[in-house]
Amino acid sequence: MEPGIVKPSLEACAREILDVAPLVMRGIRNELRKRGAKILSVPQFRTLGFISRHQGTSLSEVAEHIGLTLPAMSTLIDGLVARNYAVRKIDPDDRRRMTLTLSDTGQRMLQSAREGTQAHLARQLSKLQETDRRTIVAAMRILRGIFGEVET
Amino acid sequence: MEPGIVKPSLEACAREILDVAPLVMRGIRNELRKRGAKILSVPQFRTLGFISRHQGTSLSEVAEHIGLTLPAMSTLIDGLVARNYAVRKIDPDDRRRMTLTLSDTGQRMLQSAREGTQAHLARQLSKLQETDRRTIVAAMRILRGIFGEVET
DNA sequence: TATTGTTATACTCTATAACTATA
DNA sequence: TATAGTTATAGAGTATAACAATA
Repeated sequence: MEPGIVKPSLEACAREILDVAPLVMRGIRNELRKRGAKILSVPQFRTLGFISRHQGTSLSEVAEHIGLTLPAMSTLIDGLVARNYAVRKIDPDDRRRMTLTLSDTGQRMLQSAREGTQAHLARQLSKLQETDRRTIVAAMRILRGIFGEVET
Repeated sequence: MEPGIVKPSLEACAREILDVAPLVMRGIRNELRKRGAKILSVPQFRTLGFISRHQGTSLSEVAEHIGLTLPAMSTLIDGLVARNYAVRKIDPDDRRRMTLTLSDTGQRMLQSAREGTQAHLARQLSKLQETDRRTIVAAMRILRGIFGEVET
């Protein structure tokens, strides 16, 4: 595309990401599924996390930050509400808006899934040298800059 | 879990991966979807790639390497066969076995999806410094060691 | 009996289009 | 009219359980 800019490692880098990202996701997904029996999908997990950090957020905000369309998020939230992990209420100040919070159950579920998955991941990472972990953290930050919004 | 082994950067590292991996996947998925109009999902893309590298492979082999269950892969292949991207034949030497190959259409489709997606990714990565790309490649290799089989 | 696949069933993910309710 | 959500629809992803065919 841009002649002269393309260096060999560019394509190689893209290729590596294309190859490895799915593997990592599969690992995370499987682990999440094992934790306490098919509790949460990855998007549900991330959504609970976001709501937990932003109690009272709206559907649009969650959708925006997680990266789903509104209808997709609406459905996803349906599932969380049905299992009583999240609470969906109409905002009295603007009755079009839905206010989202975690239930106590949801909070516990998130906690447990997060601890389990993160601990499992940490255990795998503990085999690595400190330098390798630093490399990974550095790479994740770079990738976040490219692919991500802040999502805090 | 293992007192004394856990260093601060361990949990941080796990957390980073947990945060960033989904973002990267979303980027890849969206791009793949844009390419030539909703052609291929990520697993389909990966499956075509594997078959391309292993013409005549069996269903079990693909499932194993891509990381899906047999029924899931069977269904996925149904889709590829229906769109004439892949050809599924009974192996005459062992009639239980299904032999998988790419059709010409599939080969072209794979080529185009791969080029498009990889090029797009490469374009995003071209904004980075050489060192950053090196960091990413290094991290991907480390992660592949943890999460992946070879899948060549 | 063991292996290779497929079918049946059941969720979730995710998008687009069309709609409702509120502002 | 513009905004926030929901419903309808549709296809893919994915698992488990039960089954059929072949070795």
